[in-house]
Amino acid sequence: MNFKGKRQPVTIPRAAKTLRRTRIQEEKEEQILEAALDVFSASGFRGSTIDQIAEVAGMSKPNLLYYFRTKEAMHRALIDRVLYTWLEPLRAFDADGNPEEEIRSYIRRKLEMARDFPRESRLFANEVLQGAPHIEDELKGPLKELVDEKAEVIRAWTKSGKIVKCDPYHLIFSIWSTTQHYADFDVQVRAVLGQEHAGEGRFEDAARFLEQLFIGGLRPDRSES
Amino acid sequence: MNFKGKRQPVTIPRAAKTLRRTRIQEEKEEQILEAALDVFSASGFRGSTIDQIAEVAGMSKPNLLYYFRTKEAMHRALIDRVLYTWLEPLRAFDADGNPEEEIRSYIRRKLEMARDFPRESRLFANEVLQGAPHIEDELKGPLKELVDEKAEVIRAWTKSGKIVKCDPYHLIFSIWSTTQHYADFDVQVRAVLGQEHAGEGRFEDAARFLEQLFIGGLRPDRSES
DNA sequence: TGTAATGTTTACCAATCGGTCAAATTATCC
DNA sequence: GGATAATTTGACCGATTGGTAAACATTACA
Repeated sequence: MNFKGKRQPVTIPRAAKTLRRTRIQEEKEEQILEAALDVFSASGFRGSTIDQIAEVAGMSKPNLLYYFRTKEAMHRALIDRVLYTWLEPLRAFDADGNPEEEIRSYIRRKLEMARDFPRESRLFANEVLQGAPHIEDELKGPLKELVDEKAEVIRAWTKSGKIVKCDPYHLIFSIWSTTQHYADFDVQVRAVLGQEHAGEGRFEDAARFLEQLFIGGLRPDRSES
Repeated sequence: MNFKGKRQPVTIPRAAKTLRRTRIQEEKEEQILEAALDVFSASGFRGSTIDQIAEVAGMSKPNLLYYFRTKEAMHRALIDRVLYTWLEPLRAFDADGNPEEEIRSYIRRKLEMARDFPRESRLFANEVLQGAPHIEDELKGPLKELVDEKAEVIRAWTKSGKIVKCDPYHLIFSIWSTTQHYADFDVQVRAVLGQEHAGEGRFEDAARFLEQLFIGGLRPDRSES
């Protein structure tokens, strides 16, 4: 009989994928991560408390800590789950497609994500804004590699004259920032637009403006065409 | 003799402008706000502690609380001090100027601020990102009024055909987001650009790209000119 | 149906939080 | 130089923080 220490939480098996997880584990972890997304995205890591998350999740704090042993573990699980989805639009960027259409649909997809998944956007915004202490590796690794790859695609387009000659990295940054702005700075956008534009129509207006801006701004030079 | 309560902190007279402040008050409050900017901009309001600020400021916590009676008071003083400066570039937007040149210099000024005052940018970004609980009034009041005014200027430009017909509010949002991105998401920008572009040259590259994007994107339609 | 594993809860811990207090120190002004 | 006001500090407070211990309840499975 081994009485050393307390019973191990079930999240330990998570690492060893072969051990199967119970139905309750699936449900509760889902519940917790959903609540954690709510809280972390609204207050950042340091500003969030386990008690808040527990309350939103509708369970006791020790129960929550049974599934995720630390606050960091919860945050990490959340980041891991969300990061892949979040980069999906950029991954869909197609080298063989029509540049104008690719950029247009990338903008549209990013705007849809800002509208439909603002919490995910704010989760990353909070993290990056505060120095990305927990996702530095992801930024310098997978993210950079993906961007490098797509930047090469854009560079090829500029060289063949399909779009105007420009820095592909800053082009990507500008699409990120303009679209995510509508999730991350939502309250400011609402405040400035006022009640008369409070509806979801602002996303349509934003899409129209941004497509105009980027398509117009990237169209090959008149002098060369 | 009046022994009721402790002696009042000197920051009380701050409200009544007629009572003059001592040299020490000026210096210490400056020191504190400088430290507070460091800490608040890096961790947001909830994520920051008075102890952190006191340590950065190089004084004891009670001493700090002698000048600002609460954490909120410090944050408020900081917001008040920074907000005016922060909106200066937009205020400089001139209705009588040349549209192309006005937009170009607005972008440049905003980029310079992102480069030279990133903490101020992050202070607001943190605040807005977390729902703007402390600056809601400023957003709905002074900010909205200023933007409304400048949006009217831009609208006049679109109507007279000096720039392409577009939504002036979303134009302003897009300039804000693209420029502030280089302050707020600095670590991400650095991570993606990699060490080879780690120098301050990225601001020059960004300026070049953004001017190209906005000037190109806003140039009046070929079909109409 | 019994029992072992899994899941949940109450009570608690040390550390840190924002903030106070009174005493000690320093600056100011007559 | 002495009185007075302004400044600074160490000790402390109750509340909240992340996290633990162990008893208790439930579930899964033989």
